[in-house]
Amino acid sequence: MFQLDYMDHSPLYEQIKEKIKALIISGVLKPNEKVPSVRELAQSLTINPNTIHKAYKELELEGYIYSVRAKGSFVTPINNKINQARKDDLLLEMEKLVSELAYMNIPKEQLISRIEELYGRGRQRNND
Amino acid sequence: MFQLDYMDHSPLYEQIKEKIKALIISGVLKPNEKVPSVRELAQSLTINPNTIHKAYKELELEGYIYSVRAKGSFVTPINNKINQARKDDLLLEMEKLVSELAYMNIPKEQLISRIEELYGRGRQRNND
DNA sequence: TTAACTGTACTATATCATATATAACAGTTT
DNA sequence: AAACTGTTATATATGATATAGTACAGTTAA
Repeated sequence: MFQLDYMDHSPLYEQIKEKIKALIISGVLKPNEKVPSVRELAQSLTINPNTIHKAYKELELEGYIYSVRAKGSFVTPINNKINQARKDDLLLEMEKLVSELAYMNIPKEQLISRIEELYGRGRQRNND
Repeated sequence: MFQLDYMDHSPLYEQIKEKIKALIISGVLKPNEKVPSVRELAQSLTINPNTIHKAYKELELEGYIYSVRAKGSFVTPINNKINQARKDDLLLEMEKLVSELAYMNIPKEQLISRIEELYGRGRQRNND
């Protein structure tokens, strides 16, 4: 499914979170699709199942997946209403980033055209 | 100068980095202006000088301040050429953020208008 | 010159986060 | 029944974080 980057010094469970999140955002993992089981992913990455579980638990808290006991974990269908706190966090984080990029004299046109591109990609969005 | 947020669970030295960086980016701290000494800031925040030093050391690595032995630490004047790696990091981080916001159906116009505002603020930038 | 200030560099210690190993429980599926 | 799910728990090891304390080297002002 993906590999861990051993040059990355962030915690394993954080890396796993980011990888799964990226697969969801990019549309590789579809809404309600099953993600690998805790033990299966642990085995394929050669790490401890508890570490996978920690990553999944946080992904669930942030609204990216939902887990059903004895069944598995699945991609949460998008819903505009939930997770307002998460949205606020992301927007705040983006404001800090943009302030920093502005401070470094990165032309704002560069940022805006990049945004247009990124929004252009996955236009087929739904609200299940 | 500023206070630490004890609801924030990130390491103290990270918080200090963020606070100082914010003061520099917002223009409160001007180029070549002195930042508090290691011991002075440690005392005013009631934390260990070693922790301040770690924060300053990283701020120096990232190019925000420079330290002169026996004199103090000072805000680095902006230079478009240095710190290309840092810029690349920030741009990559922004792309991840924007992808996530797009996935959450945040209208891109909202992001763009926010960027315009943030760029509008500190237009008086120089290249010393 | 002295005293007080700077950044920097150590050692030692305590605590918490991270990751592992291992085991078990409860429910589902075939 | 067997094999799979998520979940929970204990124990253990390691590294990051933070503190306390001391010291060195250079600067600045009295």
